[in-house]
Amino acid sequence: MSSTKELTDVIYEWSEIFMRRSGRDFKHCMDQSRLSFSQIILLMRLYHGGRNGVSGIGEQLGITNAAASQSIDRLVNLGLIERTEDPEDRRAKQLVLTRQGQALITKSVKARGQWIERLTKALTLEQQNMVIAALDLLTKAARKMDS
Amino acid sequence: MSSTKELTDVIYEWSEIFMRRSGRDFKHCMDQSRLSFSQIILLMRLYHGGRNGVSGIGEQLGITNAAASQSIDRLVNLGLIERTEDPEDRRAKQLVLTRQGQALITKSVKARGQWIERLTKALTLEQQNMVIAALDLLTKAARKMDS
DNA sequence: TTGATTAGTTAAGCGGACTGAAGTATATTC
DNA sequence: GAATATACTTCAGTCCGCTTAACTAATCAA
Repeated sequence: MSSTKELTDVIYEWSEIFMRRSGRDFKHCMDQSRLSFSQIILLMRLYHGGRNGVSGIGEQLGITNAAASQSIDRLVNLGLIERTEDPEDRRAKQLVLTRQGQALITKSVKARGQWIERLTKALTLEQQNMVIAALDLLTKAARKMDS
Repeated sequence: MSSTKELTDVIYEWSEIFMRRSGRDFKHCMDQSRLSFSQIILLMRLYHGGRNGVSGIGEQLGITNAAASQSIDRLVNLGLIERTEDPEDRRAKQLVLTRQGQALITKSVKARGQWIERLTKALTLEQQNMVIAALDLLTKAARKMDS
């Protein structure tokens, strides 16, 4: 089986569909929460527990400290982030999502999940099991690759 | 097999990983192209051949005609969109991606594809075939659902 | 303890993305 | 053919996100 060719094609088509869907999902999330793209990205970084200082965030997002500080300030005022002084180093701030901030991200993850779930449920049981197995494999591969 | 429970869990985890990846991809695309999120969304709409007039775009994006017109204007000046008069109705404009505009979108789709491809290539051949089959099923299901 | 470094904030200013309102040109309707 | 509707553009004004530069406060190193 010329598996390589097929693999590339199938993945390309899936990517195209998923890319489009991602765009819609993000847009929807932005409209609902009245947040900008970069604010959502910022929340997602915190959600996944990256470096949690102001400059750490800025660095990850490719913006200056000043920009990060201002953006964070808005999110704090919206009650989505908690900003406390780091007891170990009183210059630094510790940034954590509030319950509300976490809810916002999980909600959009769930919304996307529901879309895939709807797709999957349209399949036969056998096919469903294959999809589950495949996504599980991909998830594990992605985790391994990121770490 | 309590397939429903597993399905939801597996999909949720996959969504989380993919959501995060999507964010990064979009960010990367924005940084590279120096475009905003909404400009990329606009290009993607055209790429997938939705309604291609100014007000159609605005409606799909949930913004006013004025905003759509201005945004399109910038993209035309950047050489990413071609805006011509509709011969059928001279009030209307026909909007089409230029070669450069298309390239921009396909490039980001490909970038995402390469990520999945890398994930997949880390699997055994048997597993790869399963992933191909599963993504193919999902792609078809998504196409059916959208239409 | 003084000087340099690091973490973060604040201020001024720029451009992008949006809105509502007004304007132009074409189509439709009666 | 006059009134109305439609497709789009332009304008004035607002907010957001970014930048650089100047600042405060805490830490580190000699």
